[in-house]
Amino acid sequence: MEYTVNKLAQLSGVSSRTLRYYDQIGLLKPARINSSGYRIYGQKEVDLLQQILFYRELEVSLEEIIKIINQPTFNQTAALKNHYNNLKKKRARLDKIIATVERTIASKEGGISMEDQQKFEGFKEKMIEENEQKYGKEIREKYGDETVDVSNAKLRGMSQEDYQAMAALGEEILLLLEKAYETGDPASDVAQELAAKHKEWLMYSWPNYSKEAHAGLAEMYVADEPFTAYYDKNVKGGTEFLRDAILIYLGMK
Amino acid sequence: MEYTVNKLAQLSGVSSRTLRYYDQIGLLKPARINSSGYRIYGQKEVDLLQQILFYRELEVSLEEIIKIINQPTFNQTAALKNHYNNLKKKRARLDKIIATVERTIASKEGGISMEDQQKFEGFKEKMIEENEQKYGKEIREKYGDETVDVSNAKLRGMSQEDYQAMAALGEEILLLLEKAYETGDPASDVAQELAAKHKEWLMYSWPNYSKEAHAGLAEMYVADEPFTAYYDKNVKGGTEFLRDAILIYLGMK
DNA sequence: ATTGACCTTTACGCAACGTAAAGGTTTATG
DNA sequence: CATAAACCTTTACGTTGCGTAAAGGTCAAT
Repeated sequence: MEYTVNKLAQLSGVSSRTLRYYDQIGLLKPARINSSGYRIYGQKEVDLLQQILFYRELEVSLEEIIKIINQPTFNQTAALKNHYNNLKKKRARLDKIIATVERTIASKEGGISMEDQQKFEGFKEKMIEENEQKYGKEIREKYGDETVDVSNAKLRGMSQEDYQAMAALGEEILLLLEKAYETGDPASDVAQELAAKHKEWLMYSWPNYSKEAHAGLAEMYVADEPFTAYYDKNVKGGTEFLRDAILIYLGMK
Repeated sequence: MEYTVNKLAQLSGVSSRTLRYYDQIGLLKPARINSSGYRIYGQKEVDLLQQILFYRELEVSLEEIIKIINQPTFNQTAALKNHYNNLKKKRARLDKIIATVERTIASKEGGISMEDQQKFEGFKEKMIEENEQKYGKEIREKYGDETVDVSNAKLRGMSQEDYQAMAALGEEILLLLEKAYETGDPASDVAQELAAKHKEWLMYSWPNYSKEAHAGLAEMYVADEPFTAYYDKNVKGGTEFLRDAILIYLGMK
Protein backbone atom coordinates (compact mmCIF):
# COMPACT_ATOMS: atom_id res chain seq x y z
CA MET A 1 0.00 0.00 0.00
CA GLU A 2 1.33 3.41 -0.93
CA TYR A 3 0.33 6.79 0.35
CA THR A 4 0.72 10.42 -0.66
CA VAL A 5 1.26 13.00 2.05
CA ASN A 6 -2.35 13.73 2.69
CA LYS A 7 -3.29 10.08 2.66
CA LEU A 8 -0.66 9.28 5.23
CA ALA A 9 -1.64 12.38 7.16
CA GLN A 10 -5.23 11.20 7.35
CA LEU A 11 -4.17 7.71 8.25
CA SER A 12 -1.93 8.82 11.07
CA GLY A 13 -3.76 11.89 12.24
CA VAL A 14 -0.96 14.39 11.75
CA SER A 15 -0.97 17.23 9.24
CA SER A 16 0.68 17.06 5.85
CA ARG A 17 2.81 20.03 6.89
CA THR A 18 4.12 17.91 9.72
CA LEU A 19 5.09 15.15 7.32
CA ARG A 20 6.86 17.62 5.05
CA TYR A 21 8.62 19.02 8.06
CA TYR A 22 9.69 15.56 9.17
CA ASP A 23 11.02 15.00 5.69
CA GLN A 24 12.83 18.31 5.82
CA ILE A 25 14.62 17.59 9.09
CA GLY A 26 15.39 14.05 8.04
CA LEU A 27 13.17 12.40 10.60
CA LEU A 28 10.93 10.60 8.13
CA LYS A 29 11.82 10.49 4.46
CA PRO A 30 9.26 9.18 1.97
CA ALA A 31 10.01 5.83 0.36
CA ARG A 32 10.38 7.56 -2.97
CA ILE A 33 9.46 10.62 -4.98
CA ASN A 34 7.34 10.00 -8.05
CA SER A 35 7.80 11.59 -11.46
CA SER A 36 5.71 14.60 -10.48
CA GLY A 37 7.73 15.26 -7.38
CA TYR A 38 5.07 13.85 -5.04
CA ARG A 39 6.16 12.18 -1.82
CA ILE A 40 5.20 8.52 -1.76
CA TYR A 41 5.22 6.60 1.53
CA GLY A 42 5.11 2.82 1.99
CA GLN A 43 4.33 0.44 4.82
CA LYS A 44 7.78 0.83 6.34
CA GLU A 45 7.27 4.56 6.65
CA VAL A 46 3.86 4.04 8.22
CA ASP A 47 5.40 1.86 10.90
CA LEU A 48 8.22 4.27 11.51
CA LEU A 49 5.77 7.12 11.83
CA GLN A 50 3.89 5.14 14.46
CA GLN A 51 7.08 4.87 16.46
CA ILE A 52 7.87 8.54 16.00
CA LEU A 53 4.43 9.55 17.17
CA PHE A 54 4.78 7.30 20.16
CA TYR A 55 7.93 9.07 21.26
CA ARG A 56 6.45 12.44 20.45
CA GLU A 57 3.53 11.58 22.69
CA LEU A 58 6.09 11.11 25.44
CA GLU A 59 7.25 14.67 24.86
CA VAL A 60 10.57 13.61 23.45
CA SER A 61 11.93 16.34 21.17
CA LEU A 62 12.16 15.56 17.46
CA GLU A 63 15.91 15.92 17.66
CA GLU A 64 16.00 13.24 20.31
CA ILE A 65 13.66 11.04 18.32
CA ILE A 66 15.98 11.20 15.35
CA LYS A 67 18.78 9.96 17.56
CA ILE A 68 16.67 7.31 19.19
CA ILE A 69 15.28 5.64 16.12
CA ASN A 70 18.71 5.46 14.54
CA GLN A 71 20.19 3.62 17.47
CA PRO A 72 20.20 0.07 18.75
CA THR A 73 17.68 -0.79 21.42
CA PHE A 74 19.90 -0.63 24.44
CA ASN A 75 20.79 2.95 23.61
CA GLN A 76 17.14 3.64 23.07
CA THR A 77 16.48 2.44 26.56
CA ALA A 78 19.21 4.68 27.93
CA ALA A 79 17.76 7.64 26.07
CA LEU A 80 14.33 6.84 27.45
CA LYS A 81 15.70 6.68 30.97
CA ASN A 82 17.31 10.03 30.55
CA HIS A 83 14.08 11.41 29.26
CA TYR A 84 12.30 9.81 32.19
CA ASN A 85 14.48 11.73 34.62
CA ASN A 86 13.70 14.96 32.84
CA LEU A 87 10.01 14.24 33.05
CA LYS A 88 10.29 13.57 36.77
CA LYS A 89 12.09 16.85 37.29
CA LYS A 90 9.46 18.59 35.27
CA ARG A 91 6.73 17.07 37.39
CA ALA A 92 8.47 18.00 40.61
CA ARG A 93 8.71 21.57 39.42
CA LEU A 94 5.10 21.51 38.35
CA ASP A 95 4.06 20.18 41.74
CA LYS A 96 5.75 23.08 43.44
CA ILE A 97 4.18 25.57 41.11
CA ILE A 98 0.77 24.09 41.73
CA ALA A 99 1.32 24.23 45.46
CA THR A 100 2.34 27.86 45.20
CA VAL A 101 -0.68 28.72 43.11
CA GLU A 102 -2.89 26.95 45.62
CA ARG A 103 -1.40 28.91 48.47
CA THR A 104 -1.65 32.12 46.52
CA ILE A 105 -5.30 31.57 45.75
CA ALA A 106 -6.00 30.60 49.34
CA SER A 107 -4.31 33.67 50.69
CA LYS A 108 -6.03 35.89 48.17
CA GLU A 109 -9.37 34.49 49.15
CA GLY A 110 -8.64 34.05 52.82
CA GLY A 111 -7.72 37.67 52.71
CA ILE A 112 -4.39 37.11 54.41
CA SER A 113 -3.03 40.05 52.57
CA MET A 114 -1.99 38.64 49.32
CA GLU A 115 0.30 41.54 49.11
CA ASP A 116 2.53 40.15 51.81
CA GLN A 117 2.43 36.74 50.25
CA GLN A 118 3.48 38.09 46.93
CA LYS A 119 6.07 40.29 48.41
CA PHE A 120 7.43 37.25 50.08
CA GLU A 121 7.47 35.26 46.90
CA GLY A 122 9.09 38.08 45.05
CA PHE A 123 11.59 38.46 47.81
CA LYS A 124 12.45 34.81 47.66
CA GLU A 125 12.93 34.94 43.92
CA LYS A 126 14.95 38.06 44.15
CA MET A 127 17.12 36.52 46.77
CA ILE A 128 17.66 33.44 44.73
CA GLU A 129 18.52 35.44 41.67
CA GLU A 130 20.87 37.70 43.52
CA ASN A 131 22.47 34.80 45.24
CA GLU A 132 22.87 33.18 41.88
CA GLN A 133 24.32 36.24 40.29
CA LYS A 134 26.70 37.18 43.01
CA TYR A 135 27.87 33.87 44.35
CA GLY A 136 26.23 31.28 42.16
CA LYS A 137 29.14 30.76 39.84
CA GLU A 138 31.69 30.22 42.59
CA ILE A 139 29.38 28.05 44.61
CA ARG A 140 28.46 26.02 41.61
CA GLU A 141 32.14 25.53 40.88
CA LYS A 142 32.88 24.60 44.46
CA TYR A 143 29.93 22.43 45.33
CA GLY A 144 28.42 21.51 42.01
CA ASP A 145 25.17 22.37 40.35
CA GLU A 146 23.13 19.96 42.36
CA THR A 147 23.84 21.55 45.69
CA VAL A 148 22.85 24.96 44.46
CA ASP A 149 19.79 23.78 42.59
CA VAL A 150 18.60 21.79 45.54
CA SER A 151 18.92 24.67 47.95
CA ASN A 152 17.24 27.04 45.55
CA ALA A 153 14.45 24.56 45.14
CA LYS A 154 14.22 24.27 48.90
CA LEU A 155 13.92 27.98 49.24
CA ARG A 156 11.31 28.22 46.51
CA GLY A 157 9.33 25.43 48.01
CA MET A 158 9.40 26.96 51.46
CA SER A 159 6.18 26.24 53.23
CA GLN A 160 3.72 28.59 54.80
CA GLU A 161 4.87 27.42 58.20
CA ASP A 162 8.45 28.20 57.44
CA TYR A 163 7.36 31.51 56.18
CA GLN A 164 5.55 32.21 59.42
CA ALA A 165 8.62 31.29 61.44
CA MET A 166 10.82 33.37 59.24
CA ALA A 167 8.40 36.27 59.39
CA ALA A 168 8.40 36.05 63.20
CA LEU A 169 12.16 36.14 63.20
CA GLY A 170 12.00 39.15 60.90
CA GLU A 171 9.75 40.95 63.32
CA GLU A 172 12.07 40.15 66.19
CA ILE A 173 14.95 41.60 64.23
CA LEU A 174 13.10 44.84 63.72
CA LEU A 175 12.40 45.06 67.45
CA LEU A 176 15.98 44.19 68.28
CA LEU A 177 17.16 46.85 65.87
CA GLU A 178 15.21 49.46 67.80
CA LYS A 179 16.68 48.33 71.11
CA ALA A 180 20.19 48.03 69.76
CA TYR A 181 20.04 51.38 68.06
CA GLU A 182 19.35 52.98 71.42
CA THR A 183 22.71 51.84 72.70
CA GLY A 184 24.28 53.81 69.85
CA ASP A 185 27.01 51.19 69.60
CA PRO A 186 27.05 48.61 66.82
CA ALA A 187 29.52 46.57 68.90
CA SER A 188 27.20 46.37 71.90
CA ASP A 189 25.82 43.04 73.09
CA VAL A 190 22.34 43.82 71.86
CA ALA A 191 23.66 44.90 68.47
CA GLN A 192 25.70 41.73 68.19
CA GLU A 193 22.67 39.64 69.11
CA LEU A 194 20.88 41.52 66.38
CA ALA A 195 23.57 40.56 63.88
CA ALA A 196 23.41 36.94 65.03
CA LYS A 197 19.64 36.86 64.60
CA HIS A 198 20.04 38.39 61.22
CA LYS A 199 22.42 35.62 60.27
CA GLU A 200 19.93 33.06 61.56
CA TRP A 201 17.16 34.68 59.59
CA LEU A 202 19.34 34.76 56.55
CA MET A 203 20.25 31.11 56.84
CA TYR A 204 16.62 30.29 57.11
CA SER A 205 15.99 31.45 53.64
CA TRP A 206 19.48 31.25 52.31
CA PRO A 207 21.07 27.85 52.45
CA ASN A 208 24.32 29.03 50.93
CA TYR A 209 25.69 31.13 53.72
CA SER A 210 29.04 32.83 53.69
CA LYS A 211 30.50 35.77 55.56
CA GLU A 212 31.27 37.49 52.30
CA ALA A 213 27.73 37.08 51.09
CA HIS A 214 26.34 38.30 54.39
CA ALA A 215 28.60 41.34 54.31
CA GLY A 216 27.67 41.98 50.71
CA LEU A 217 24.01 41.83 51.56
CA ALA A 218 24.51 44.26 54.41
CA GLU A 219 26.17 46.70 52.05
CA MET A 220 23.42 46.25 49.56
CA TYR A 221 20.85 47.07 52.21
CA VAL A 222 22.38 50.49 52.59
CA ALA A 223 22.73 51.05 48.85
CA ASP A 224 19.31 49.81 47.82
CA GLU A 225 16.30 51.96 48.48
CA PRO A 226 13.63 49.33 49.21
CA PHE A 227 15.86 47.80 51.84
CA THR A 228 16.80 51.05 53.51
CA ALA A 229 13.14 51.97 53.53
CA TYR A 230 12.37 48.71 55.28
CA TYR A 231 15.01 48.93 57.98
CA ASP A 232 14.65 52.65 58.47
CA LYS A 233 10.91 52.23 58.80
CA ASN A 234 10.98 52.39 62.61
CA VAL A 235 14.49 53.69 63.19
CA LYS A 236 16.06 56.44 61.14
CA GLY A 237 19.56 55.32 60.20
CA GLY A 238 18.71 51.80 61.22
CA THR A 239 19.98 50.28 58.00
CA GLU A 240 23.45 51.67 58.42
CA PHE A 241 23.49 50.65 62.05
CA LEU A 242 22.52 47.12 61.06
CA ARG A 243 25.22 46.98 58.46
CA ASP A 244 27.86 48.13 60.95
CA ALA A 245 26.69 45.61 63.52
CA ILE A 246 26.89 42.86 60.93
CA LEU A 247 30.34 43.86 59.73
CA ILE A 248 31.63 43.88 63.30
CA TYR A 249 29.91 40.57 63.96
CA LEU A 250 31.66 39.14 60.94
CA GLY A 251 34.99 40.57 62.08
CA MET A 252 35.17 42.77 59.02
CA LYS A 253 35.35 46.09 60.72
CA MET B 1 16.09 55.19 43.45
CA GLU B 2 16.41 55.02 39.67
CA TYR B 3 17.80 52.27 37.53
CA THR B 4 19.03 51.85 33.99
CA VAL B 5 18.28 48.58 32.22
CA ASN B 6 21.37 46.77 33.37
CA LYS B 7 20.98 48.00 36.92
CA LEU B 8 17.45 46.75 37.12
CA ALA B 9 18.49 43.58 35.36
CA GLN B 10 21.09 42.92 38.03
CA LEU B 11 18.71 43.77 40.81
CA SER B 12 15.99 41.50 39.56
CA GLY B 13 18.09 38.78 38.04
CA VAL B 14 16.69 38.95 34.54
CA SER B 15 18.65 40.01 31.47
CA SER B 16 18.56 43.48 30.00
CA ARG B 17 17.28 41.94 26.78
CA THR B 18 14.32 40.65 28.76
CA LEU B 19 13.57 44.12 30.06
CA ARG B 20 13.75 45.60 26.57
CA TYR B 21 11.47 42.85 25.37
CA TYR B 22 9.00 43.54 28.17
CA ASP B 23 9.09 47.18 27.16
CA GLN B 24 8.52 46.20 23.56
CA ILE B 25 5.45 44.09 24.25
CA GLY B 26 4.09 46.63 26.68
CA LEU B 27 4.44 44.48 29.75
CA LEU B 28 6.79 46.77 31.64
CA LYS B 29 7.47 50.26 30.37
CA PRO B 30 10.25 52.31 31.96
CA ALA B 31 9.19 55.26 34.09
CA ARG B 32 10.79 57.58 31.57
CA ILE B 33 13.33 57.88 28.80
CA ASN B 34 16.20 60.28 29.46
CA SER B 35 17.70 62.75 27.03
CA SER B 36 20.06 60.14 25.60
CA GLY B 37 17.30 57.67 24.97
CA TYR B 38 18.15 55.50 27.98
CA ARG B 39 15.39 53.60 29.75
CA ILE B 40 15.02 54.76 33.33
CA TYR B 41 13.06 52.64 35.83
CA GLY B 42 11.77 53.72 39.22
CA GLN B 43 10.56 52.00 42.37
CA LYS B 44 7.11 51.40 40.95
CA GLU B 45 8.61 49.49 38.05
CA VAL B 46 10.74 47.41 40.39
CA ASP B 47 7.67 46.34 42.31
CA LEU B 48 5.75 45.62 39.15
CA LEU B 49 8.63 43.55 37.85
CA GLN B 50 8.55 41.50 41.04
CA GLN B 51 4.91 40.74 40.41
CA ILE B 52 5.57 39.89 36.81
CA LEU B 53 8.37 37.52 37.72
CA PHE B 54 6.16 35.91 40.30
CA TYR B 55 3.53 35.09 37.70
CA ARG B 56 6.17 34.04 35.23
CA GLU B 57 7.49 31.61 37.78
CA LEU B 58 4.02 30.11 37.83
CA GLU B 59 4.33 29.50 34.10
CA VAL B 60 1.77 32.10 33.20
CA SER B 61 2.39 33.36 29.66
CA LEU B 62 3.49 36.95 29.27
CA GLU B 63 0.33 37.69 27.38
CA GLU B 64 -1.70 36.46 30.35
CA ILE B 65 0.46 38.42 32.74
CA ILE B 66 -0.27 41.60 30.83
CA LYS B 67 -3.96 40.95 31.29
CA ILE B 68 -3.63 40.01 34.94
CA ILE B 69 -1.67 42.97 36.16
CA ASN B 70 -4.02 45.36 34.46
CA GLN B 71 -6.99 44.01 36.33
CA PRO B 72 -8.42 44.39 39.82
CA THR B 73 -7.55 41.69 42.32
CA PHE B 74 -10.73 39.67 42.18
CA ASN B 75 -10.22 39.17 38.48
CA GLN B 76 -6.65 38.31 39.17
CA THR B 77 -7.84 35.58 41.46
CA ALA B 78 -10.16 34.27 38.77
CA ALA B 79 -7.30 34.28 36.28
CA LEU B 80 -5.14 32.40 38.74
CA LYS B 81 -7.84 29.80 39.26
CA ASN B 82 -8.12 29.32 35.57
CA HIS B 83 -4.40 28.96 35.34
CA TYR B 84 -4.52 26.54 38.22
CA ASN B 85 -6.87 24.28 36.31
CA ASN B 86 -4.55 24.34 33.34
CA LEU B 87 -1.65 23.38 35.54
CA LYS B 88 -3.62 20.49 36.98
CA LYS B 89 -4.45 19.25 33.51
CA LYS B 90 -0.86 19.57 32.54
CA ARG B 91 0.19 17.52 35.53
CA ALA B 92 -2.40 14.85 34.85
CA ARG B 93 -1.09 14.56 31.34
CA LEU B 94 2.47 14.46 32.59
CA ASP B 95 1.55 11.71 35.03
CA LYS B 96 0.20 9.61 32.22
CA ILE B 97 3.28 10.18 30.14
CA ILE B 98 5.56 9.24 33.00
CA ALA B 99 3.59 6.06 33.61
CA THR B 100 3.87 5.16 29.95
CA VAL B 101 7.59 5.79 29.90
CA GLU B 102 7.97 3.66 33.01
CA ARG B 103 6.10 0.82 31.39
CA THR B 104 8.06 1.20 28.19
CA ILE B 105 11.38 1.06 29.99
CA ALA B 106 10.25 -1.89 32.06
CA SER B 107 9.15 -3.82 29.04
CA LYS B 108 12.32 -2.98 27.18
CA GLU B 109 14.47 -4.03 30.09
CA GLY B 110 12.51 -6.77 31.69
CA GLY B 111 11.31 -7.95 28.38
CA ILE B 112 13.65 -10.02 26.41
CA SER B 113 14.27 -6.81 24.60
CA MET B 114 12.71 -5.18 21.67
CA GLU B 115 14.02 -7.77 19.31
CA ASP B 116 11.96 -10.48 20.90
CA GLN B 117 9.06 -8.15 21.02
CA GLN B 118 9.36 -7.79 17.29
CA LYS B 119 9.88 -11.48 16.85
CA PHE B 120 6.78 -11.97 18.86
CA GLU B 121 4.90 -9.63 16.62
CA GLY B 122 6.17 -11.55 13.65
CA PHE B 123 5.25 -14.78 15.33
CA LYS B 124 1.77 -13.57 16.00
CA GLU B 125 1.33 -12.56 12.40
CA LYS B 126 2.72 -15.83 11.19
CA MET B 127 0.43 -17.74 13.47
CA ILE B 128 -2.56 -15.82 12.35
CA GLU B 129 -1.68 -16.39 8.74
CA GLU B 130 -1.03 -20.07 9.20
CA ASN B 131 -4.11 -20.44 11.23
CA GLU B 132 -5.97 -18.73 8.45
CA GLN B 133 -4.43 -20.92 5.79
CA LYS B 134 -4.81 -24.24 7.51
CA TYR B 135 -8.00 -23.94 9.47
CA GLY B 136 -9.36 -20.57 8.53
CA LYS B 137 -11.65 -21.80 5.86
CA GLU B 138 -13.28 -24.46 8.01
CA ILE B 139 -13.49 -22.26 11.04
CA ARG B 140 -14.97 -19.44 9.05
CA GLU B 141 -17.53 -21.83 7.70
CA LYS B 142 -18.29 -23.21 11.12
CA TYR B 143 -18.27 -20.09 13.26
CA GLY B 144 -18.56 -17.28 10.77
CA ASP B 145 -16.18 -14.57 9.69
CA GLU B 146 -16.78 -12.36 12.66
CA THR B 147 -15.56 -14.89 15.18
CA VAL B 148 -12.32 -15.38 13.34
CA ASP B 149 -11.72 -11.75 12.64
CA VAL B 150 -12.39 -10.79 16.22
CA SER B 151 -10.01 -13.35 17.61
CA ASN B 152 -7.33 -12.38 15.14
CA ALA B 153 -7.74 -8.80 16.18
CA LYS B 154 -7.54 -9.82 19.81
CA LEU B 155 -4.35 -11.67 19.12
CA ARG B 156 -2.83 -8.76 17.26
CA GLY B 157 -3.74 -6.39 20.03
CA MET B 158 -2.31 -8.57 22.75
CA SER B 159 -0.90 -6.48 25.54
CA GLN B 160 2.60 -6.33 26.84
CA GLU B 161 1.45 -7.96 30.06
CA ASP B 162 -0.09 -10.83 28.23
CA TYR B 163 3.07 -11.18 26.27
CA GLN B 164 5.10 -11.34 29.48
CA ALA B 165 2.86 -14.02 30.87
CA MET B 166 2.92 -15.93 27.65
CA ALA B 167 6.68 -15.63 27.38
CA ALA B 168 7.05 -16.98 30.92
CA LEU B 169 4.83 -19.88 30.03
CA GLY B 170 6.93 -20.45 26.95
CA GLU B 171 10.05 -20.64 29.07
CA GLU B 172 8.42 -23.06 31.42
CA ILE B 173 7.48 -25.26 28.52
CA LEU B 174 11.08 -25.42 27.34
CA LEU B 175 12.21 -26.45 30.81
CA LEU B 176 9.44 -28.99 31.10
CA LEU B 177 10.42 -30.39 27.72
CA GLU B 178 13.93 -31.09 28.98
CA LYS B 179 12.63 -32.82 32.09
CA ALA B 180 10.02 -34.76 30.22
CA TYR B 181 12.44 -35.84 27.53
CA GLU B 182 14.64 -37.41 30.19
CA THR B 183 11.84 -39.80 31.09
CA GLY B 184 11.95 -40.97 27.48
CA ASP B 185 8.20 -41.56 27.63
CA PRO B 186 5.75 -39.14 25.95
CA ALA B 187 2.99 -40.68 28.07
CA SER B 188 4.75 -39.95 31.37
CA ASP B 189 3.20 -37.59 33.90
CA VAL B 190 5.79 -34.90 33.20
CA ALA B 191 5.26 -35.20 29.45
CA GLN B 192 1.49 -34.96 29.87
CA GLU B 193 1.91 -31.90 32.05
CA LEU B 194 4.06 -30.52 29.26
CA ALA B 195 1.28 -31.11 26.77
CA ALA B 196 -1.25 -29.48 29.09
CA LYS B 197 0.95 -26.42 29.49
CA HIS B 198 1.36 -26.28 25.78
CA LYS B 199 -2.37 -26.24 25.35
CA GLU B 200 -2.61 -23.48 27.92
CA TRP B 201 0.09 -21.53 26.14
CA LEU B 202 -1.64 -22.07 22.85
CA MET B 203 -4.98 -20.92 24.15
CA TYR B 204 -3.31 -17.86 25.47
CA SER B 205 -2.36 -16.75 22.03
CA TRP B 206 -4.90 -18.71 20.11
CA PRO B 207 -8.47 -18.09 21.00
CA ASN B 208 -9.82 -20.62 18.53
CA TYR B 209 -8.75 -23.83 20.18
CA SER B 210 -9.62 -27.27 18.95
CA LYS B 211 -8.05 -30.67 19.37
CA GLU B 212 -7.67 -30.94 15.64
CA ALA B 213 -5.95 -27.63 15.39
CA HIS B 214 -3.68 -28.46 18.29
CA ALA B 215 -2.76 -31.78 16.73
CA GLY B 216 -2.23 -30.10 13.39
CA LEU B 217 0.08 -27.57 14.99
CA ALA B 218 2.04 -30.35 16.67
CA GLU B 219 2.52 -32.00 13.31
CA MET B 220 3.46 -28.71 11.79
CA TYR B 221 6.13 -28.24 14.43
CA VAL B 222 7.85 -31.33 13.24
CA ALA B 223 7.45 -30.44 9.59
CA ASP B 224 8.40 -26.80 9.85
CA GLU B 225 12.06 -25.99 10.26
CA PRO B 226 11.92 -22.84 12.42
CA PHE B 227 9.75 -24.67 14.93
CA THR B 228 11.93 -27.78 15.08
CA ALA B 229 14.94 -25.54 15.52
CA TYR B 230 13.21 -23.84 18.42
CA TYR B 231 12.13 -26.96 20.27
CA ASP B 232 15.29 -28.89 19.47
CA LYS B 233 17.39 -25.99 20.72
CA ASN B 234 18.04 -27.58 24.12
CA VAL B 235 16.91 -31.12 23.47
CA LYS B 236 17.71 -33.05 20.31
CA GLY B 237 14.54 -34.67 19.10
CA GLY B 238 12.54 -32.50 21.46
CA THR B 239 10.08 -31.44 18.79
CA GLU B 240 9.03 -34.98 17.95
CA PHE B 241 8.81 -35.81 21.62
CA LEU B 242 6.55 -32.81 22.14
CA ARG B 243 4.36 -33.84 19.24
CA ASP B 244 3.99 -37.34 20.60
CA ALA B 245 3.16 -36.06 24.05
CA ILE B 246 0.52 -33.76 22.60
CA LEU B 247 -1.04 -36.48 20.45
CA ILE B 248 -1.26 -38.78 23.45
CA TYR B 249 -2.65 -35.96 25.54
CA LEU B 250 -5.32 -35.38 22.92
CA GLY B 251 -6.12 -39.08 22.79
CA MET B 252 -5.01 -39.27 19.20
CA LYS B 253 -2.32 -41.84 19.57
C1' DA C 1 41.54 62.62 23.54
C1' DT C 2 40.93 58.19 23.84
C1' DT C 3 39.45 54.03 25.97
C1' DG C 4 36.10 51.17 27.97
C1' DA C 5 31.73 50.55 29.84
C1' DC C 6 27.48 51.68 29.12
C1' DC C 7 23.25 52.48 26.20
C1' DT C 8 20.39 52.25 21.71
C1' DT C 9 17.87 49.78 17.57
C1' DT C 10 17.74 46.16 14.13
C1' DA C 11 17.58 41.60 13.20
C1' DC C 12 18.52 36.62 12.87
C1' DG C 13 18.00 32.15 15.52
C1' DC C 14 15.62 28.35 18.52
C1' DA C 15 11.09 24.35 18.12
C1' DA C 16 7.58 22.50 15.77
C1' DC C 17 4.87 23.38 13.09
C1' DG C 18 0.25 26.68 11.13
C1' DT C 19 -0.85 29.27 7.49
C1' DA C 20 -0.83 31.67 3.24
C1' DA C 21 0.95 32.39 -1.47
C1' DA C 22 2.26 31.11 -6.08
C1' DG C 23 2.40 27.63 -9.07
C1' DG C 24 2.48 22.58 -11.22
C1' DT C 25 -0.44 17.80 -11.52
C1' DT C 26 -4.16 14.79 -11.45
C1' DT C 27 -8.90 13.71 -11.48
C1' DA C 28 -13.72 14.64 -12.12
C1' DT C 29 -17.25 16.75 -14.47
C1' DG C 30 -19.79 19.08 -18.10
C1' DC D 1 -11.76 17.80 -24.67
C1' DA D 2 -11.72 21.77 -21.80
C1' DT D 3 -12.00 23.37 -17.47
C1' DA D 4 -12.64 23.28 -12.71
C1' DA D 5 -11.75 21.05 -8.33
C1' DA D 6 -8.70 18.71 -5.70
C1' DC D 7 -4.37 17.48 -5.10
C1' DC D 8 0.69 18.25 -4.89
C1' DT D 9 5.06 21.28 -4.71
C1' DT D 10 8.42 25.00 -2.63
C1' DT D 11 9.09 29.36 -0.29
C1' DA D 12 8.46 32.00 3.50
C1' DC D 13 6.50 34.55 7.35
C1' DG D 14 4.32 34.07 12.23
C1' DT D 15 4.23 31.96 16.70
C1' DT D 16 6.90 32.43 22.30
C1' DG D 17 10.44 34.43 25.02
C1' DC D 18 14.02 35.70 24.78
C1' DG D 19 19.89 34.86 23.40
C1' DT D 20 23.14 36.72 20.68
C1' DA D 21 25.51 39.51 17.49
C1' DA D 22 26.13 43.84 14.81
C1' DA D 23 26.48 48.72 14.16
C1' DG D 24 26.44 52.68 16.30
C1' DG D 25 25.60 56.69 20.06
C1' DT D 26 26.76 58.25 25.30
C1' DC D 27 29.22 58.74 29.51
C1' DA D 28 32.98 58.41 33.01
C1' DA D 29 37.70 57.97 33.75
C1' DT D 30 42.33 58.01 32.50
